[in-house]
Amino acid sequence: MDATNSNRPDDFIRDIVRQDIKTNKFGGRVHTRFPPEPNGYLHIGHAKAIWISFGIAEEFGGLYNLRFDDTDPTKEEQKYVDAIIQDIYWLGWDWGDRLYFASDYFEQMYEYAVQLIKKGKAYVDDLSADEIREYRGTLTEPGKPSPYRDRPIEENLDLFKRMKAGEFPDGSCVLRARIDMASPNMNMRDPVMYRILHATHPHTGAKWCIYPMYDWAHGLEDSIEGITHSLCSLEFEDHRPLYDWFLDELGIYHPQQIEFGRYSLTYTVMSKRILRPLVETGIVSGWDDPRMPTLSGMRRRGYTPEAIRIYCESSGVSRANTTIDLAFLEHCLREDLNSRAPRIMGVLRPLRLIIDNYPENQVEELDAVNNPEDPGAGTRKVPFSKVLYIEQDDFREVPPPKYYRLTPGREVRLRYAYLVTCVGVKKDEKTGEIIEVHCTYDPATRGGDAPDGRKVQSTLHWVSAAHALEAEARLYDKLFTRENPLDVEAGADYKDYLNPDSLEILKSCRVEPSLAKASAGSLYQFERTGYFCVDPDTSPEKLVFNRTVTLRDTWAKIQKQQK
RNA sequence: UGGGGAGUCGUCUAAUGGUAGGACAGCGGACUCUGGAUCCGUAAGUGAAGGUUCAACUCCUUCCUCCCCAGCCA
Repeated sequence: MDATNSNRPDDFIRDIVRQDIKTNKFGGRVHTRFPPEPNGYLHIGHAKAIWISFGIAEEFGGLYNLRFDDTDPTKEEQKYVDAIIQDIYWLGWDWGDRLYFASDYFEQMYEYAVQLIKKGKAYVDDLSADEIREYRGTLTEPGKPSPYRDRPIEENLDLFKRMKAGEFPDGSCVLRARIDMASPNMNMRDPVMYRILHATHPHTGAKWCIYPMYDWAHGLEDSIEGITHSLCSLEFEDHRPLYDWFLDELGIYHPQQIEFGRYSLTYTVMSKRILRPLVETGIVSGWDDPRMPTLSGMRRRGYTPEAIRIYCESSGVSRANTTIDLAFLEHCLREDLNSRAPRIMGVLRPLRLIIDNYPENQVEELDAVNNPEDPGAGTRKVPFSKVLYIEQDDFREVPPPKYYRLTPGREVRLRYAYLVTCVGVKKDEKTGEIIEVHCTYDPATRGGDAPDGRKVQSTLHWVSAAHALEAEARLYDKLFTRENPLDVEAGADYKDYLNPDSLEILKSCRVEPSLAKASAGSLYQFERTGYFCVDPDTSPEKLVFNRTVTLRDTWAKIQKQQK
């Protein structure tokens, strides 16, 4: 069976869920969650994780929650909450009224912690952070118990209450689970449950000064919300015994944690550690720079939610950490854009073409197809006249092998217009640069077909000089030159692998007049060159386009081979 | 050198003891008013060695490689 392109994805998680439904494990329910920490922007890796959790719930007729895992006020901000909501909503998910905040459960978590203390399963530790680290041991040596580990329960209760009351400064003490300092799993060596942080929290303000750690909080959040399958990435596998331990000790509802492999993409990095300096040093224009792997960047670039969904569905789920080829993402993008993007003609690097035998002041309105993949998209009129612009690349005075565009003496088609034959060029006397191409046209070929049935080798796009709109095009390429920018050679830095050509700005493009009212976010295929979308920087005076992705370019491939 | 994971064409992913298949990328071709799209063809893989079996990607043993864990981050 072809699982890759199937409309019904299948993977080990879906197998488990299917089995759980069959055995009535959670009363037949499926309820998942996506738990972002609001400390940064979402990227394409998150989109995949969201697709896994939300998609599975959706497929099995279950529910999914959006929950902010906001347990560290020193890193979290409201602006991230807002941006994350916007991004996930843009992706097309609708969590209904199930928007939750872990911080709304702090009171309940506190009560649970008290229960654990009363069971003798948690204690307040006065050791400093450094001391705790020393006492924890190493990967090969067991840890040793803190001198405060056997504090009487009453004392722990009192101390914990006073921690909450704000009697102690940051870092003075913590609440720890009392498990096993000799466990080969470092996570089980009396993990910290609460630390003191006198900080303002974006959601709870100054209400709390003790904040729960991830391991303590996460299972409780899942339990409180009645999550059935708590899906997360592989690095949390070591934490599952702890997840289970807390829930079992408390004797409360126990969701099942399942881990999947992490996803990365070639030629990009997802890590904030790398991305942040790019933003801060101005190497990119912001978190929404169209070269960024952030969802806001991809949105500005012209990626569609549908393309991202195709990518998620088609790239599979497994327990292996994988690196997906950027070309595959782009393939999914083109697949979506090809079917939906209206075609227009736009010339990126204009070269004047003059039709010597065309009447001086004549203008014809020619019919052009809006989208050959979608007959319902109809046609439009495009003005044609004596002076046109064509692409510089579409003319060669001396053609290289296999070049079959315009060259002296050759006849080509101007798309939807006429067959024209090159009869000469005009060069700048000083530089020798070609500044004009002269052609003659065959009036009998109006619309682009010759009555005698003769064929031409190529069809060029064009715009009428007098009617064209000026536009700026921002051409994007991969941000890094290496498949894995983090795989740095000795003495090198990921910054050495930044692609110097990741952005090229063309300021004097010419596009057909039908684009006059194009609004920000609109997507087009510039025939023969690529998919473009209107950037928010666009204005009535100047259209600004982002190149989303090029068309597959066989000629570029041939040229590459010839070198 | 403690613990936990993962190894199938270059990449992603199927085959759950019975012909190692698909997708992307590559290569070649057909078609075309986008060198687009579409279609066809082609090369390429089970980390290694043993063992069990009529039969092993699948089960067993040993080994190798890669990833994660020593935050009062998530």
